[in-house]
Amino acid sequence: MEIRDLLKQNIQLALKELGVDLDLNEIVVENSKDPTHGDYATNVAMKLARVFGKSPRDVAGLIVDKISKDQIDHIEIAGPGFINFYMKNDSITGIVQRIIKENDNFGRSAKKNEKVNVEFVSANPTGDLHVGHARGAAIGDAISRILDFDGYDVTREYYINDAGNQIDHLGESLIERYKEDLGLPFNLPEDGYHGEDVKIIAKKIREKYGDKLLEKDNPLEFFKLVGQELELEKIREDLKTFNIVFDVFSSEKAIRANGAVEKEIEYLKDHIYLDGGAKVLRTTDFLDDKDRVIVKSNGEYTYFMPDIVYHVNKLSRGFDKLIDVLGADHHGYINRMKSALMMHGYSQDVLDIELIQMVRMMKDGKEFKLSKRTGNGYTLRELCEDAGVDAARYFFVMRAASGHLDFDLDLAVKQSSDNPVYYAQYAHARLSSVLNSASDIKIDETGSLLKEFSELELAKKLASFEDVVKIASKEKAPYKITNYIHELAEKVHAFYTECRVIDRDNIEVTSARLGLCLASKIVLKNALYLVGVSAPEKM
RNA sequence: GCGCUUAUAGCUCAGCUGGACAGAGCAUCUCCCUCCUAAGGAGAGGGUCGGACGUUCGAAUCGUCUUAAGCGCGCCA
Repeated sequence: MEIRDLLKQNIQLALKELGVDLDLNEIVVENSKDPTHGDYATNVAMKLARVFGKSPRDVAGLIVDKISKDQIDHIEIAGPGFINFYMKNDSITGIVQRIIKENDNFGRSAKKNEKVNVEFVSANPTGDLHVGHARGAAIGDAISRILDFDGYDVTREYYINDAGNQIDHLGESLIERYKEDLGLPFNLPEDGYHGEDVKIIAKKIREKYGDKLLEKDNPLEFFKLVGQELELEKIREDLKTFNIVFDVFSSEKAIRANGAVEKEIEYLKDHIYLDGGAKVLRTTDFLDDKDRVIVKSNGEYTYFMPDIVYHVNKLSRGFDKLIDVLGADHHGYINRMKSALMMHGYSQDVLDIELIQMVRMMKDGKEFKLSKRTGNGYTLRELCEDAGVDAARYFFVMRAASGHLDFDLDLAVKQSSDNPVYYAQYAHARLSSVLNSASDIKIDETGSLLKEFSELELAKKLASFEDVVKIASKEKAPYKITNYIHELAEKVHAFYTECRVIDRDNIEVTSARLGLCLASKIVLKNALYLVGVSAPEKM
């Protein structure tokens, strides 16, 4: 058990003796920021001052008298009524043994038997992924990894909008580019895709399927289908280089098949009214501030309609929870979709929409938007080439998703300490290097000889990993992990500088420190894994 | 006009759901390699937490008002 949980339990027991029942999660025990405040501290005495009708310091005194002092060296009452715990070294360094034993699984929670579907990226297969998609991809995948680590059963899903206008535009544009490639007169549609990438795809289609495609019965359908396949293949490849693999690709077309949309409309009929020939869903009965058209007066569906079907479809596949990672411009969409799901009797919490704010690409202190090569937007592929996958993924998740992100390309490329990715990876490489240099020395896994300040600080940081994972999971906040990685790397570097590990004249201390190195290396690696960043042995 | 989001050091951001002097990293300055990776460490300066009022023993954190910025408010997707 983690020390903080142990302290909480002890406090709970002490309070019980004093006649106060308090839930465990109401008891806050925090890592003291300041070493002069002990290792851990709690504010319960101040919280309960009124209940006891005494001053916070007096209440603290009562609690301290009753508390079990097993692993505690001594306790101080400080400031307005904080209780500061000074732990015995053993109770702090004992974590080393557990980490080494659990290894890759340290920090992982037991299976919860809850199925979560995380939908992200879901870009239309009409062009390359750009940096906006890339941030969504990095965050969506990191959330998936964190939830998985926290014991959820996670499915990563990509929704392909292959039935909408966008695909029509793609097909039309491809036909024109195909004509161009054949040397025929061509005329790009105004709302088509004018970029170079479409030209390339058209060329590919011609190479693969020949010059007679325009003579087909329905060339548009053919170009739509083949074009989309090729675009999707490209997207999949790009995501793979970005270290992201989806479990499921769902197609809008497939979901619309077999009258699923019509059935859904029938199901929702009590919530639908007609307005000038259009069918409108009364979402205002639930969370929305406005009713939404689902079938236009010309009989076509709005985007919203098949999307309802899609979300219901996801839930019908047995997921307990859906998470959508979407661009921040979708926030009007949240209450709309939740309302529709509530019409099915689901709780509004069954769907969790994580909004991702814009990314601004910065170079030389100035924003840039375009790719140098194609004249289109800057793509994920180029970003991977320019910044590297590790740096890109780290940068995308290191800020709260709800905030705008300035991606400093100069910094991401820089191989120095200013670059947070290298700072963390370097810590890992250093530990590896030490362990390699001392591979002949037996490692003491008990942690019992550790006593230096920087050793204890590092051990405490290691112990808090499990908690950090839980919080990051609960809040769907991968940036909590990168913050932790940075703090842990700091403690590692401080330990490395203060404590020489390998000392052949003192094998006992050496092997104890090697144990700490190994434990730190494991935790650093596990944490980096959660955000999809590699942990190099050498740099 | 209504709604959502954001506002913390010169810059980019944390702040553990109300606690002990507001923290990092860049940038600036000073020190530290006879020794496991100096891609590192130690230290200094820098803040009326956008503003005002309120709740509280206690507010960057909660509430109201206000200012500024971004986004959303289609029978678009």
